Amino acid sequence: MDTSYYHNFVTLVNTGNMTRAANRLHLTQPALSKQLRYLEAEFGTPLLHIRRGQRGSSFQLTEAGHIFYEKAKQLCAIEIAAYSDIEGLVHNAII
Amino acid sequence: MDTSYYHNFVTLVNTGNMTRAANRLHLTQPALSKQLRYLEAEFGTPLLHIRRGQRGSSFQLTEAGHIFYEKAKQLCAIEIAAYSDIEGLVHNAII
DNA sequence: TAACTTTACGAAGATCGTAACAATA
DNA sequence: TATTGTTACGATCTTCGTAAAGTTA
Repeated sequence: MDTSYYHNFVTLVNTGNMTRAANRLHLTQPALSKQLRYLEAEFGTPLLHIRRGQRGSSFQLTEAGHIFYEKAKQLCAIEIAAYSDIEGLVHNAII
Repeated sequence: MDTSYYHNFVTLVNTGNMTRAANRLHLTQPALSKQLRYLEAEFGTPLLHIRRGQRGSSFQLTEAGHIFYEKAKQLCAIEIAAYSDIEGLVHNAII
């Protein structure tokens, strides 16, 4: 599992719309949609209930989706901390 | 970055030897070696100092390596929790 | 029917394993 | 020189984007 999938899911939930999320992530909708379907297959359960219509679309997090969303945020935070902590170390060493 | 890279780095450090770690992970040494080099390139600094010789090899974690090791363990723990929490949810729903 | 998601499929890129090479106590 | 790690390179697999089809208020 690529960590970008966690990050992209968080962005998707925060954005509330797959098309706009894909634009923000510099991805196409099909790519992001496939990532979501991959996650749901990997975890064995739906994460979102998506409703489409003429006036736009919306979705609700399933119970599993809520859990995954929280875990994904934690995982992304740790990865970001890894980068920044190590970068801070390297930077200080140079000075 | 695939989360398996974090997991494999943790196993590498815990094993203390690239060949044995690769065997445990059902990977070849070259594949694991490339993963380490990828991580070092990605984070911009060496993570291990490896010493080779006739009687085997050993390595020391660099300072950045120590930080990465701790973060990698945390990240893996969160991913494992995501799987188990969601699986527990699905399992309970079935009952 | 408008707005959006999903599926199909070909192409580009990533990553593995095998084999050969390099390094060091 | 024995025991590792590293490079080179071809093959396989993955995942993206484009285009077409499907879905629903």
